Amino acid sequence: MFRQLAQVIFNGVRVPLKPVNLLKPVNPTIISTIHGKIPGHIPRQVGFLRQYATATVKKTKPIPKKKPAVRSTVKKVPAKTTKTTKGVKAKTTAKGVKAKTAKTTAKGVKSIKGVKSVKSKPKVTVKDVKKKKVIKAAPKKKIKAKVVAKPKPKPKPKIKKLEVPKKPGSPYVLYMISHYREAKAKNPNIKLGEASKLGAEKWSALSENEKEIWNQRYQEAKAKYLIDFKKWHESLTPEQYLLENRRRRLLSKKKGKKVSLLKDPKAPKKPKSPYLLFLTSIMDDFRDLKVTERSKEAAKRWNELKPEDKKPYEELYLKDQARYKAEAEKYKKLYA
DNA sequence: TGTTCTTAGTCCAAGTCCTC
DNA sequence: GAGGACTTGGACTAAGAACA
Repeated sequence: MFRQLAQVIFNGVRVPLKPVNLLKPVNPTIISTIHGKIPGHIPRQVGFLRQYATATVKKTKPIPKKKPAVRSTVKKVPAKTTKTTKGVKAKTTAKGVKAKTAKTTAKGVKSIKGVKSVKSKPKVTVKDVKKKKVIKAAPKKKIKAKVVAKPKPKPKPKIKKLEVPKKPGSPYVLYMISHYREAKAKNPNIKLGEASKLGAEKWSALSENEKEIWNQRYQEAKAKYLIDFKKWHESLTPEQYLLENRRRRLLSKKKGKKVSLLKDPKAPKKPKSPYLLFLTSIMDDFRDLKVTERSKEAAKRWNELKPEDKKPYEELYLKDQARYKAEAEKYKKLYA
């Protein structure tokens, strides 16, 4: 980012920009909270991502561990391929539970069948045969159910994180980067914390005109970022938005914290509901009220409306909905 | 993890519709 | 069915950079 910024500056490209009041008063509570909370937020995020990554890996490991009940048969079956052992396991356990003699052969299905045929030879009465059938049939069913319940190897598609263009740092951040490099050139042993303190002192000592230079640099970097960001959005397909948002939702769940979704600027704007249309129309009446009070009052008014009074908003909504459907169709066709 | 300040994003509060 | 989008603006908070 700094290189990009440096390029913009050294190429002498200047964009006419609005002056910004840098001496705007800042809420002291914000400063106090920021001072205490900013350090380490980036590492924390990185740390989380690491945890997330390891968590996904861990999930794949326990699957083979969930087979303790068939240990003996597994050991006996040549463990060259897992697929074949699984198949054999199912059959050996199904028939091998009762016929413990099958253990001696330990070759799998064929050997167990042989055991079965040997057992059938000494049959004398029909009753005995029936009893045996009944006894044999019961465990078969149970084991079959177990086999069905066994975890199937689920493909775990890993959603790649989209590389989002990085936002430029604030004028202060740009100044600090420059200051840090200068300080490092003068004193290679200087620590970041020390350089930051010195930089902050120097920053506060800067005149308004000097700060304005940094502000202009920021505006230039920001302008470039906005162009890059727009190009980046234009290069994305709806599927990429879908995948990225899936990944972000997953991240939200893991993190237990809301992660904003990626919005497609090319996608058609969703229709406003009748209530939202009403809310927009009456907002001017509540300019003096607080946001929360305004919402409550608007909801109260909406609920007090008669069905015939709600009709105009509902009609507007239907029109907007038709617009949305038409635009959505066009949008889909564009990427079909 | 340490330091700094600014900017941009999120939250609140309501009800309804839409998407996943 | 859960949760996001939509509206509003003030209050609050996270992210942005440097790197050992």
